[in-house]
Amino acid sequence: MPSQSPRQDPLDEQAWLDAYDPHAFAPVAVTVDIVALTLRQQQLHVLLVQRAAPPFQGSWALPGGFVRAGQEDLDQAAARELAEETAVDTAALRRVHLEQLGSFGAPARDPRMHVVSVAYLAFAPDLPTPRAGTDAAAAAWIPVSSLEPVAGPHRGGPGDPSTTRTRVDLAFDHGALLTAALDRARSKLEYTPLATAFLDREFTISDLRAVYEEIWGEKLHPGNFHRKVLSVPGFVEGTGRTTAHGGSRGGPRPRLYRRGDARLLHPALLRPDREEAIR
Amino acid sequence: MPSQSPRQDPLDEQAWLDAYDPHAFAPVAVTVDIVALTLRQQQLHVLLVQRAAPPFQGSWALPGGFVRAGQEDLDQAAARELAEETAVDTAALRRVHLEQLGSFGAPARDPRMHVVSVAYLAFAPDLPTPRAGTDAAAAAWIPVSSLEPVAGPHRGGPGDPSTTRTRVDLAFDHGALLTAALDRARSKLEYTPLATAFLDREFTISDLRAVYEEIWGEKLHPGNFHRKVLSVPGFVEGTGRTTAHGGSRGGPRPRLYRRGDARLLHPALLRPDREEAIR
DNA sequence: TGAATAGTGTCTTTAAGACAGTATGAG
DNA sequence: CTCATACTGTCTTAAAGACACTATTCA
Repeated sequence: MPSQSPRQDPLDEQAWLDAYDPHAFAPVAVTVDIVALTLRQQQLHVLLVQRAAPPFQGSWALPGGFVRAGQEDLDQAAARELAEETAVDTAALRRVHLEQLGSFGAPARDPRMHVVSVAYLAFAPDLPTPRAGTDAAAAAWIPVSSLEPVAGPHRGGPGDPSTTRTRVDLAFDHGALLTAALDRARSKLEYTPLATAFLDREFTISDLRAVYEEIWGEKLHPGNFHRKVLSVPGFVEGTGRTTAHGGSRGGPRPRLYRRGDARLLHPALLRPDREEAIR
Repeated sequence: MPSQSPRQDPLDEQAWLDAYDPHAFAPVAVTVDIVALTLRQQQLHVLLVQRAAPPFQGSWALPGGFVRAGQEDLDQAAARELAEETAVDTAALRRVHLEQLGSFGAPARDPRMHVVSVAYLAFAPDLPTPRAGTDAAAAAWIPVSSLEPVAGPHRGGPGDPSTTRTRVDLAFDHGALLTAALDRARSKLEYTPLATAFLDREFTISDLRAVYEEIWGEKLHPGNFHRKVLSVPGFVEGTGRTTAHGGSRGGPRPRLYRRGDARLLHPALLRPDREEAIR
């Protein structure tokens, strides 16, 4: 990377560092924004905040905020912002899967200045209703179905224009971030056991199947899914117990499972259809 | 994201924006750094520059530089930096695959100030030897084998400590960026046709196999690989022609292929072994 | 001619999917 | 009792891998 003023005296690096002025560059701000997904009543929801201040005052936006310079790395900033804008305490946060999604840095994506946003993706079990943070008029879990284009989840990859706009427009380019997050989430379910991150510590195979069905947006074959999940080493491990009662519409009491120790699924649980390669 | 001073007059957004001072925040700088990979004489090489100025003066580092505030998005910045630090003209750049890898933002990764680096991954066909850019004493394609830990490519994922350090230490945290890039490259070969990005426009199946073997670090079965590549729809398309001569050690003249129009491989070309799930 | 390579055929094993069948428990 | 559900069994098909074989070209 270029230095502020190249070709300094090579022996006097410390003096050079002392004289370095961090304000000399045209500033680019760095934020983290979090796409936190959860399932409530079998429906996929995303955590949104209503902006209390300009720009986009009153609009819904992803929770996030500026990285504290010199104080935290990006993962820490994302965890901090997620905790600040939700009623999530540190204990509950440990149950949340948080991973970096990608960075977005179009010069005009924020009208104030050039802001690079490092987007994070979070998978959470059903969490309490959030309270509004310091800069939000409100914070809520919003059904993704009220934001996604009618096209539905199968159609189109990241480049498909039909999936790049949301129905209820979010602030900034947060609609694009959400689209990217959903794409990533759908494909993460294929080759990782992260579907379990949406569930309580103990769950049934049907619970797990419901996660896949909701996020992929299609029904799966119960019998084949059941066998497949149990055949992948390390995906789930049995507890030896069952639920106290059968389902609301009858049936035997399903067995309870915990997440196994696999971090990747082998073989993967590939999505059906996808009519051959997406070109 | 939080605003500079929340709870402004909601009706006067434009005035608020005019009064906005981009220098008010503790500054975080944003750079792009590029892990450009190519094959030279069947060996994987990475583009490195030797730093002409502090910090890390004299060390090898990934090419990169500061994002020009307000002037370019991240992809453009990466393409610009790659072009600046190589002898690559715009025409050749179109043959290079460039994708975002991820962002790195530990507060102390740069001694000057808090710098968030957006890392990019580039796959290039054999390009000319680069010239040194403005801030580099030298620029060169360096064999990845001289930087990677002895462990070899199979062992360990991103979290394995044996792969997180490089033998020849790079400046900043660029060793970690390289490790992440190699992981990404290895897995991208599985489910995308990007191996072709390392080859000329026309290539043989053996050329393609050599890409996989070098990047995955293991020999593949020639017959099965051949059939597999031809069976994946849209991976390659025949030209109807063959090379002018057979191999240096004999054999029939292999047929020539071009890249097909698939953007994902279905079914994927999974890496062998990987002894079940990586836990 | 000998050796290495391109390309194809075939067999085995594994996995995915379609479908059927049995047992369980709620209403 | 009825019906949805939890699971299991079985068959078909697709794909991966092991292996063998032929044809072609360079040395």
